[in-house]
Amino acid sequence: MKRSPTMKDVARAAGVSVMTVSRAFKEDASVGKATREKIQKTADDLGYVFDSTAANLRTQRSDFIAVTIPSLNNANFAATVVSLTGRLSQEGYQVLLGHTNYDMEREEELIAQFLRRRPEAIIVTGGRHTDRARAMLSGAGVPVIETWDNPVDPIGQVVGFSNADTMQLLVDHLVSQGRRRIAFMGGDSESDSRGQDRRTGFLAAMMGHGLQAHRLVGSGAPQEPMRKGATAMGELLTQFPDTDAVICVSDLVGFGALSECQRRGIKVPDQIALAGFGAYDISEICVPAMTTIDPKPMEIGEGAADLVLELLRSPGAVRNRMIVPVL
Amino acid sequence: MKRSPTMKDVARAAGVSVMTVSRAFKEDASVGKATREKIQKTADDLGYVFDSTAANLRTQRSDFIAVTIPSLNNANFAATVVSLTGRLSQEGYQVLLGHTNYDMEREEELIAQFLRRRPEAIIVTGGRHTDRARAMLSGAGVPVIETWDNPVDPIGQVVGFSNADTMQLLVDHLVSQGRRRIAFMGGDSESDSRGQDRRTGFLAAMMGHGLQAHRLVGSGAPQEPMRKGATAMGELLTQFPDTDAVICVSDLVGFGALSECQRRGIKVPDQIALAGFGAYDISEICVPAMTTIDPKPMEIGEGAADLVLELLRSPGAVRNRMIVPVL
DNA sequence: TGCAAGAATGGTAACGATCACATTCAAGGA
DNA sequence: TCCTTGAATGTGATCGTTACCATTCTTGCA
Repeated sequence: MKRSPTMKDVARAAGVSVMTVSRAFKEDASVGKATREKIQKTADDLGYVFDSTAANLRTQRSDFIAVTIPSLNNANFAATVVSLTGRLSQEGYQVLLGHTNYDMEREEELIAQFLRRRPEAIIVTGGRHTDRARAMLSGAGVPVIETWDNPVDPIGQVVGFSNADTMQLLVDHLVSQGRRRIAFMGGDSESDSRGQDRRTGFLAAMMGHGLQAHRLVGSGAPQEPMRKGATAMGELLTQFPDTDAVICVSDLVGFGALSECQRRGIKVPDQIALAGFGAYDISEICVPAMTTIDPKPMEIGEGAADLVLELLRSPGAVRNRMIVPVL
Repeated sequence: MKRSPTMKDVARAAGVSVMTVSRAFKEDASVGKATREKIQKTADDLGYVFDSTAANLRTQRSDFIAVTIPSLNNANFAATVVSLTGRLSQEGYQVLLGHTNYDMEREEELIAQFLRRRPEAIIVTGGRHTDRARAMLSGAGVPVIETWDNPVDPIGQVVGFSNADTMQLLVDHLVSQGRRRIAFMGGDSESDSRGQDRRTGFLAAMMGHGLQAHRLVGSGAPQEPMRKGATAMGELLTQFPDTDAVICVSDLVGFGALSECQRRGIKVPDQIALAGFGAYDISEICVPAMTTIDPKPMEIGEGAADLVLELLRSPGAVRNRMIVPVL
């Protein structure tokens, strides 16, 4: 396999200097029209492909924005990444995406790897990080944005919301519908801090209403939420048969719970009301539709992208962006 | 903001040459134990972060593997990427992921951008590409792998399966259960060639059984499949009320259809049987569970990763890998 | 004791682009 | 006519790392 052609080769073939070739590839550079056209043609003929690596080294700009999310297999994180990528790629940035599998150690590794690529900003899913990860992010010398959460001690900027607070909306809603014996499903997984926050928020909201909040069942790690929701619903029915409403850590867990009710002939919402979190498509389509909270994942993505772009333009700017999830 | 330290700074601070610092960061290089430790410590103190960009330029290896998928918001493509990434990151490669939104033009752009980063291999979702995209891939000088499909005219290697053939399994299954008036939902979207292939496969399979295959309803573009499945089910019931089974282009469309049946009080599977494609979690959890085809997305990812690694070791090897989806 | 062999380290050039600073040349105004 | 001005192009240095080759220092064995 022969070496791929460089600007030097193009320059020689086109009878100009390397610098002129370089300029011919920049939109706004001053190059004669005829010269530029000849260079374009020569480049095409030779099969020349611009080498970003070299350009990045020289210009000290990578055009990379590093992004980490807990899981690729999650429609909401995916939606955030999609809107984020849309905005940033329009501005000429390349998103470097990694997923942590809800593992802080893995996140740390990923961040270390990403930093070696000299990204111009880093967007992580907020919440908790290892000490070393925090240190790396703080010391990176580029904008750091935490999303999907409202961290107690933010590293840089935040585009997110309080997962705990959203539960107030759901509890209020259920209480207004006459439900009192409300259970919470999920939020027990060490690795999903946002789920834990929702559970905490549930407890606080129940307390605010003067209601007992002892009806708690775990649904385990965030993988296979539907299956785990179904299992958890079985446990819930055994442990707390008098439950009249269940708030689930996510719609997917909630759908699993719904399916279990259907299998057992339990009428939803007559006997038990179900609510979820995330406004996944399924919560709207399933029968009956499920009450849920919309965390507006696209807005998180757009907000984070806008914030990055702003920070890259004027590094001083400090502007957090809180998303207000809706019922 | 001050310039971040380089090997030169570390070398000066540690009282050694740059070359020794470079070696200290390579596992297998010959550096004295004490020297290496001192360098590590100095680097940590200075907050030195290795710069891959420079290393990549010098070594002419990027450690990037470019991957494009149609959509991030799809559990199956995501699963492929997850298993792919797992394997490749173990071997020290970085996955450069991009999504095309089922748009060939966007795919072409993405490929062009990726090639500028000098990836060591490219993994795309198979099927159709623009002419320019094909040309870029062929001329890239690195392994090219098409996945999730069985292209008529492959560019490089293939790790996939025939979407059309899988429909034979479903039709056989439904026919063996006594269904004859079988409809197909979806596969009408220009942008989803795999869906089109399934529809084609359905037609062929029906013909093989001597059955009429005129019961076809579209479900539109692959976005919001559940909602579209629900709508399409409504149309199907109006146009072909005697239908006794529906094969849906995906489980998600299928679930939308199921939900519409539930809303209308149609008994599934007594009145109408539903089948999908993709073995999404929902097909197992929903009530009743849905017959589906498992395209084994993780195996596609692993297969593609293994193939890449093999091709990078011995560029001559030609070994396609067909996945056999199961009912 | 002497010397070969290997381990440890250093110096220099290069990877492929761009920046900063010439240089050339044509056009227009005094 | 001469000089200013700006567009078009070229030259050399440089970004941060590693390949290649040279050199120094140990160490072991004849």
